[in-house]
Amino acid sequence: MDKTEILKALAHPVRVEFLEWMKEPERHFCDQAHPLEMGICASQFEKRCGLSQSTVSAHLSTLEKARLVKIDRVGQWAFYHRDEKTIAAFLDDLRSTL
Amino acid sequence: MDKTEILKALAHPVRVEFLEWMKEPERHFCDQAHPLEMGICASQFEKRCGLSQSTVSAHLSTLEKARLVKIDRVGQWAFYHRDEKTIAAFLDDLRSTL
DNA sequence: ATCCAATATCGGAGTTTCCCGATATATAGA
DNA sequence: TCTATATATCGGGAAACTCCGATATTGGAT
Repeated sequence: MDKTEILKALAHPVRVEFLEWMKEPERHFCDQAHPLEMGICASQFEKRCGLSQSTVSAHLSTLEKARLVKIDRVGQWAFYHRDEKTIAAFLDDLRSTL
Repeated sequence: MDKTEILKALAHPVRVEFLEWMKEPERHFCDQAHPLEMGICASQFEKRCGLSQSTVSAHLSTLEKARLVKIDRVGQWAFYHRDEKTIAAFLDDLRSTL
């Protein structure tokens, strides 16, 4: 759990927004073809944030490197979901050290 | 309380370190000439982080713009201390939204 | 094999951040 | 007034970040 890397990952509002969207998938991604239990497809974020496909892919990659999300690759899709363990550990650490 | 601005301010380890140091002044700034209750002099950070005076001043300014610290100017000195209200509000917000 | 769809990666332009030394400002003291 | 100290601000170079379109890769379908 690299606190600095996580804080840098959170230093862009789009990435924070992605994490918040993933907290309530049924609310933000109700039109996804695949079941939400599998995670959220990369293209779903693209549709909602107005950024290009490559930019969205880079943001998701940043979140993954910080271990804030996990990826399940199924076929040609990448399903993203929050890594609640890292997020909780980070929040606990921040609360106690900051 | 601008969450994005705060997260950007926290996205540099030196600034996080400054905040953590200020949490325990008697531990980290025991050699300060002025009473610690007044806050921490800018030069105290300079001594401990190995960065130049202007760089330290800029980091402290970033923390202040994000309202994570407050400044008391007395004579030629600037005494910094944590703004616990903003910090607590930020942590609460982060815990509930992230 | 070929085509299409989803995602990742590359290359580059523009912006922001980070750091420094130099200079400005403001106060204190002789 | 002159000097020393503390901090802020300026200017610029280097590095990192952000974004895009183009291209590569991967897997599914025909």
